[in-house]
Amino acid sequence: MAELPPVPPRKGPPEEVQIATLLTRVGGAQAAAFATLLAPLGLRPKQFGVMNVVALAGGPSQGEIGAAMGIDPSGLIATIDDLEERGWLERRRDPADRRRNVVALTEAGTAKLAEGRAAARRRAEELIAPLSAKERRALRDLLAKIA
Amino acid sequence: MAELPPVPPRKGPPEEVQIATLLTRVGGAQAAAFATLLAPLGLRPKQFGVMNVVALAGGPSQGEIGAAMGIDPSGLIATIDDLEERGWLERRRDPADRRRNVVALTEAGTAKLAEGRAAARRRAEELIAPLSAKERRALRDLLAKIA
DNA sequence: TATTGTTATACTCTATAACTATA
DNA sequence: TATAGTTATAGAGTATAACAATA
Repeated sequence: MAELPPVPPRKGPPEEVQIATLLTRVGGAQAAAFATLLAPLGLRPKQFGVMNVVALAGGPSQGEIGAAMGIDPSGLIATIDDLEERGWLERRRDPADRRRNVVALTEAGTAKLAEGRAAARRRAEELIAPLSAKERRALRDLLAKIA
Repeated sequence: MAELPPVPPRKGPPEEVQIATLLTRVGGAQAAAFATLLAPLGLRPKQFGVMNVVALAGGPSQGEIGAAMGIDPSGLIATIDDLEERGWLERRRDPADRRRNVVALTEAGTAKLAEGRAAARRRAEELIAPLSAKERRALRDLLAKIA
């Protein structure tokens, strides 16, 4: 008897590459769509990210914001400058360690962040609209597993 | 009887936002990890993308490459210049329409592309290592549904 | 000495408009 | 006049090194 081929003939790339490609593409499309929704609010994704981290961490230093976002703190200066000029957040010198700047949202910043989060939810709903409740749970769990 | 609350109290963001966030994060991490694997081959993701499109399309014009990658052709010039200088691809004036440049891989480019694809497969295997065969199929199908 | 924030520099990617050569 | 490629320019993001103030 002739041996069967160990793998059936394939037209495209192997399954793992398909998954990686889909992940990169869908992730990129999601980031771009979110940026588009954010733009009319006067926010870019990085700015929204900073405000979100500030809200979640509750008065972090600039170094802590950088650590949370996975970027060097030097790359945050211009962004924080801009958000501060627009009155959405404030730097306050930490009295206990005068090298540190504690960053906090203003009232206007808190309202703006809420707008951004609403945009994020609208876009997220749009993104997963094709999935059933069961499929959503499955996707979330699978993504969490490889995150 | 007292009414039950319509939704149970939640600690984090709603499920759809969790999924969107995970997708953006995992997609970004995947892109970054792939870029890191590509770097020692002397390739950046955009360069690999161009070579891959050229191989799949078989002699596309620069405009067609841009369309396939979703970017303006003017953003391809420097990349193609660089790949051409390193001898991995060639521009050939289309004799039928002398405005068009038909782009093709050289032999060295074909070999380099194969190296890049091998790197992509290694990284993809690493990415989905935590998943069973069944879970992989499920993830691929879910991603394809929202792509 | 070490750390925090800051400045300066350089490089990549993206977007846009204007130019050229061909059609 | 329309299209393919090119050039130039500007903006955002990222990475790195060096500096001042503070610890």
